[in-house]
Amino acid sequence: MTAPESSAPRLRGRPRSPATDAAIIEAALRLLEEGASVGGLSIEGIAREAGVGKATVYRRWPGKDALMLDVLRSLEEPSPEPAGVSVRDDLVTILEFMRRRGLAKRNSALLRSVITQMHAHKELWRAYDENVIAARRASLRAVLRRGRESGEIRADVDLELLADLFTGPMLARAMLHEWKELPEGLAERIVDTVLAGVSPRR
Amino acid sequence: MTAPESSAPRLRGRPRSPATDAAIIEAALRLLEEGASVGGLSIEGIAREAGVGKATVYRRWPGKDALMLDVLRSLEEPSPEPAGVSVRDDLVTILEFMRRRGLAKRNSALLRSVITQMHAHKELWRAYDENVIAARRASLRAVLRRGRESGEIRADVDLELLADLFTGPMLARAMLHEWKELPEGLAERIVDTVLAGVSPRR
DNA sequence: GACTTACGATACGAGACCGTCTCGTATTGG
DNA sequence: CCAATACGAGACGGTCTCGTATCGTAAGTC
Repeated sequence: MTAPESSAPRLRGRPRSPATDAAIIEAALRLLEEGASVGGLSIEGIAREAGVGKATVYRRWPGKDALMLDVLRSLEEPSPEPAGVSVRDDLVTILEFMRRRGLAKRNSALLRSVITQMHAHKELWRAYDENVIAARRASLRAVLRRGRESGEIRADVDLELLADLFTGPMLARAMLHEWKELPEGLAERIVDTVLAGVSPRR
Repeated sequence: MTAPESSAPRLRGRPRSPATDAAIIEAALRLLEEGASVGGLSIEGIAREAGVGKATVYRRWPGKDALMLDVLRSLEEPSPEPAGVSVRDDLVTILEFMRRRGLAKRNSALLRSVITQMHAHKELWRAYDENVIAARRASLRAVLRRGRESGEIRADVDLELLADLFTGPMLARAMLHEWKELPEGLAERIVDTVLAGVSPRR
């Protein structure tokens, strides 16, 4: 399942150990867990971590990319089984799955590695955070607070959550889809939809 | 403004060229624009791109991290000037600023570089997308469609946007705050808030 | 038992960057 | 003119990883 053994079952000689296959992939995951970025991983390092010769890795995969592909495949999950009764509950199920997945370190290794790479340059990120994000975040929070006082926004919603509610969709668009696809009216659509809610008004 | 020249204005000898300062930072930004990751940048490469000797770089900054810090500082922006009348319009202003910033390549260089690093491993990302994201996305879309047919969700909202509305906040939480902070009831809170909207029900 | 392949270890040459240093030249103040 | 510093270029020794090759040994098939 992990190594691409394909069609030729030559059964002469010593067979490749499946345990070694697993050890290599495990080692890669372990390194990712520990904060390595995908780009920072080296075959050499993985082999070392796995207690395996480099040649043993190269015997199975032609290069890092192919290996990473199998590492990702090893993370396939049973999927969240969305079947339910109320749409609301189904949505909760899906998001809850996302949340758990985020918490489970070894899963979502790729996305996590991207974020880790961010937090890896701690100083850098802090500077970026202070210079760019914090300012925007503060002004956003001010607007939200004002809206709450003026009655334009419900009082029972956490401001912190509220901020993510508005900025999150934009971020998701930028990250998961192509970066370019931030169409003209997007800001209005997000704001109005979040304000109004998506269940039908009475 | 860019290089930290501090307090000692020794005026003997040839002074450092501010143009060179700028050229180095420009080169770094150019490389980031072209898809290099922060981790992948090398002083050697930056100097080459800038048409500058390595020593000239090391004369100004002690290492890559310090240089990157100044590169970030060079991106500081006038901030979105949120002052407005209606909270709704202010929110649109802020999000619109985010959107434009996302489109302006050279700004948001850091965040962009993180994302670029993702898309850099095209094959890898595609695999990850197909294996992990697409499946979840499909089931999410199915639920949303079902909700729309059953009347639990308004019919006039784009399904694509809807999906981002639900998943975005979770992603924002994971990325911008610390990864661990995905508290227990978050999924329910997001779903219920997006469904109900944040403006007061009548 | 003979043959074949996998294995861990390690050597190898190639190449990228690192950070330091030294050229010869340019540009300033004294 | 002279001393001091900056400049582009690049040599230098060092580290790291690459992908290949070669050991002697282990583990299977015929």
